[in-house]
Amino acid sequence: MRLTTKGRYAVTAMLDLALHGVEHPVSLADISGRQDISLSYLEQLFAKLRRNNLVSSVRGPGGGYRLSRGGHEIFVAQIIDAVNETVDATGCGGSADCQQGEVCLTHHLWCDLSEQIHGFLSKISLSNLVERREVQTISARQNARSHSHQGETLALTEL
Amino acid sequence: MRLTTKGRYAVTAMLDLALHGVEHPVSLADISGRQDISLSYLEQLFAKLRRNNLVSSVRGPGGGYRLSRGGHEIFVAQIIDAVNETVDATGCGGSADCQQGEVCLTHHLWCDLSEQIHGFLSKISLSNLVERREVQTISARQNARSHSHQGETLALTEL
DNA sequence: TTATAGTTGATCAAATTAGTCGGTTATTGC
DNA sequence: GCAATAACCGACTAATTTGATCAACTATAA
Repeated sequence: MRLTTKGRYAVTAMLDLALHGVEHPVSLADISGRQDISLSYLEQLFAKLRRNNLVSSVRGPGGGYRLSRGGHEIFVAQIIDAVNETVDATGCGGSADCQQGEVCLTHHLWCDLSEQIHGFLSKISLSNLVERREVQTISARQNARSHSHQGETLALTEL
Repeated sequence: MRLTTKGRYAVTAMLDLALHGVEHPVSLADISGRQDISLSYLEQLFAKLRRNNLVSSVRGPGGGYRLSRGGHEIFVAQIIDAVNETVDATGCGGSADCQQGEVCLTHHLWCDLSEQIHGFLSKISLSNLVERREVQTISARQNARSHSHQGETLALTEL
């Protein structure tokens, strides 16, 4: 079981897409600016998201990424699976040969836990997240921030 | 959120204690033999388990470790917390300053997930595990194996 | 007094994570 | 056609974590 910045970044970036990519594709540079994730790192993550058919890309100026289907059809578990390979909590990857070809003492416990986590994250879609009030609030804050950043050069020349 | 061999080893070792340490303390060498965990590594893990008051130790010959309290009062979540520092799924460790002092877009999602995992593992005690049929079966297999390896010095003291 | 077994600390190889860099391809608008 | 844009790709790196080893020490039972 791995849940690190990698998976968190991926979900955050996908949520950013769901919030801003309704009409036109969103560039990784935009996501990078809003979510404070390194552009090069985003490229790596989106390569995997693309291979897993979660996003589609548009090249050239004005291009970027968009969700490959509606936000209500994309679930957090799928995003984490895409970048993390697995959300499995067992050591044997479910193959039940943890101790010299046989199951170890705690194998079933980790199976149950994996099922629990996966069940939880499989029920949460991007649309579910978008609808949440906190997400709306934070997103509004981020938009304000990125706008004020763009105007920063202007503000300086005014002084 | 980290759940790796470390946490799994710790829970497995504690379950071994619950199974074998009812009457007399169990040495790490015994656990190492039964569960295929390196002795030196077990020492590290048990140092943490001891600091967290999950086990008590008895030095000298015939010594070893025993559970610090009944198996029904020790929960899987406590064991993993003890060796892994945290079962938290957020990047900020719950302090809600993930993005330049403010909460990031997915903060609440990771909070919910943490709660979910912790809730699940907090309800499972060592006694719960001991009672499970698969655990009984696997334990019996392990005893058979270690007896055939070591002879029957243990069998006499157990009678 | 000797063997046992916990205790501590230093160290280490391998793996993984997070991130960088440089270059390439495709596409758009001028 | 050409320049700007932005996806795409692969190699590479630094830092961290994991899993493990080793050596030295202390307490204790027989």
